Amino acid sequence: MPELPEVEVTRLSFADRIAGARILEARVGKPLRWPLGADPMRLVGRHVIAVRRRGKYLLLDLDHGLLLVHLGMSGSLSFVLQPRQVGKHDHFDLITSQGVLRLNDPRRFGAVVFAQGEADPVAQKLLGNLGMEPLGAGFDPLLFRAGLARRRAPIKQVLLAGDLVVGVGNIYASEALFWSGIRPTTAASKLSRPRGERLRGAIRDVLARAVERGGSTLRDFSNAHGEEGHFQMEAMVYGRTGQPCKVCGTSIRMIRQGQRSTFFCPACQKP
DNA sequence: AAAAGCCCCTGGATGC
DNA sequence: TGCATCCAGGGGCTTT
Repeated sequence: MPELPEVEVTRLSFADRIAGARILEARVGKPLRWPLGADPMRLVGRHVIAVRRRGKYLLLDLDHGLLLVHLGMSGSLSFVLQPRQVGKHDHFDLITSQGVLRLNDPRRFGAVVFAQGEADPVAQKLLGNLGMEPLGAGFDPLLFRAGLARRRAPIKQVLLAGDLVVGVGNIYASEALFWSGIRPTTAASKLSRPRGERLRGAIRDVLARAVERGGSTLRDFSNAHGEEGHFQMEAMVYGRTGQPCKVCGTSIRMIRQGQRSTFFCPACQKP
């Protein structure tokens, strides 16, 4: 579910309220993608200093150590003073002096992992190969161009791989390619310099806009207050198979790339 | 090195 | 409270 905008919206929705909280208890439910990697008892008494984001990971900085949280395909976090009964898909609770952070994740592709710090091999394994952050100053044109040049795979799949630029998932890859007029099947290495730059700009614009709109809620995403996102209403191609392109009226097409659906306008997006 | 497939898991929608 | 099939926001691992 969650791509960069949904993760960032989640972060913004509880970071200030959990900052400074003392951990009273950690509860682990059914197995997630990876084990916590520490006895939950060891977290008790530590404080949550801040919540950062790297790609689609949330990083909860503790005084001594950090928790890496990934939402997988179906995960969402809530942060409330008085949580409900533990539900069928509530698989992690961080009970703090300022509220309970709860991970609900039906498919359990998500994870909460403890690491000593970002340099800890446990963290490096997850974060070490991540590409550039698309929002902010680090999204370098030259590095982006160089990264495209060395990949012969279809541009859509290069974006999804996350080792060149992070945070672009299945929705926003299709959307960014629409806005830059690029066919998703085009080999990354074949993109001209101006088209690459247009794509870089479109990635930034689409992701930033999606954050403003609270992310996309397709089925079960909501931020830590339980509020849904609205960007899906603005999708130009994602999920619009057979519907007319909002720009030219041509029927939107869906294809499969690497076991994922890709949507594009055959008229607006050139090979 | 890079690319392509497979797989983890649950649930909702659709078709018969 | 029918049953089979397909699909879903991710990404690590294995094989070419």
